[in-house]
Amino acid sequence: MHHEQALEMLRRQGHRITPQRVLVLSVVAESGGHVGVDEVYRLAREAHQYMDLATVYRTLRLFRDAGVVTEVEIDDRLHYELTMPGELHHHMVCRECRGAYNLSPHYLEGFRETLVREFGFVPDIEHFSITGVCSQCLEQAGKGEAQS
Amino acid sequence: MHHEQALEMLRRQGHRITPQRVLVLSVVAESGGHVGVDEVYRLAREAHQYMDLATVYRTLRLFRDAGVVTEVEIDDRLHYELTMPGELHHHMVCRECRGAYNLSPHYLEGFRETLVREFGFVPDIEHFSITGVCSQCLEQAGKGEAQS
DNA sequence: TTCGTTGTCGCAAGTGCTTGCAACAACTTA
DNA sequence: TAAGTTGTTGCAAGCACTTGCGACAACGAA
Repeated sequence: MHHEQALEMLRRQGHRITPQRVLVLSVVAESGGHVGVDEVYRLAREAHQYMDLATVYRTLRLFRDAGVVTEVEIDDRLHYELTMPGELHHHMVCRECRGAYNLSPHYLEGFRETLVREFGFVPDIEHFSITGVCSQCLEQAGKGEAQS
Repeated sequence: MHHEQALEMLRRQGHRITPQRVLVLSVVAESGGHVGVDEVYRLAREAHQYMDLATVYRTLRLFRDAGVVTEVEIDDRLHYELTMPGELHHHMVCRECRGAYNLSPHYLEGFRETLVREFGFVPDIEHFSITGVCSQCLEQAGKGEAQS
């Protein structure tokens, strides 16, 4: 998704296009991966002196609700990335190295269907992420504790 | 799990048994279901004037790490319940009515195995909980919006 | 282009939870 | 049972994030 498309989406949903929103959007877009809120704030502030932290939080949440960005919780802190339509994915977050790995929705479909069928419970899996330990960290932990 | 067992578990793990810990434990035990931190604080404070909120948080976290209580996140706030060995379960939390429904670990095993097999990623599912909408709230929402 | 409406912003206070630190008390050891 | 060690507590400050509010500015209407 490009800036123009995202701005058009916001406009169509009745939101106003402000310099702050354009700025936050470009910061997230240019970062490439998952950006933390504080980093968005820092970068945005460099370009727009009066950028407020509350505005960053509000803007990112608006973007999330509008479907423009995707929210990922890493280590209890919120991170954001541009939503790529058609490339929806979830995240596996390693609690050791804090790395976030993409997970295809395919792996959650079965689980989701089971909950709906068995309990009539419709889980929110759009922003699903699960914590754990990645293979690399497991391997390193194995080496370190091999003799202990 | 009874108070005595839980206290013995803590003692065996090298933790000291303080009046505050006994108090927090009994508050959680007597509540029956999932108690919020503020409720634990309020009830504990009635019995022990100098109970501090920070102590409640630290104590509940200690209990969780010691396996004495289970932590459930409901609406971005932490709740706790006594851990019942042999009755381990996860939670489905309804974002409409804030209700928490138990979910047998059985429903997560397949998902867990897939992540391990495909990615070598070992997810933390001990305290797994997933947000969504329960069948009752879905039904009510359906009625309300049927004609709109 | 100007005006009016109303969504948005910056600020400051608030919320839920965590943490550093000095005083204190639970348990151990003698 | 008394003293020493060291884990715990209460307090206050801190952190990530949210919210109430008055001033402001984006955008449609005139």
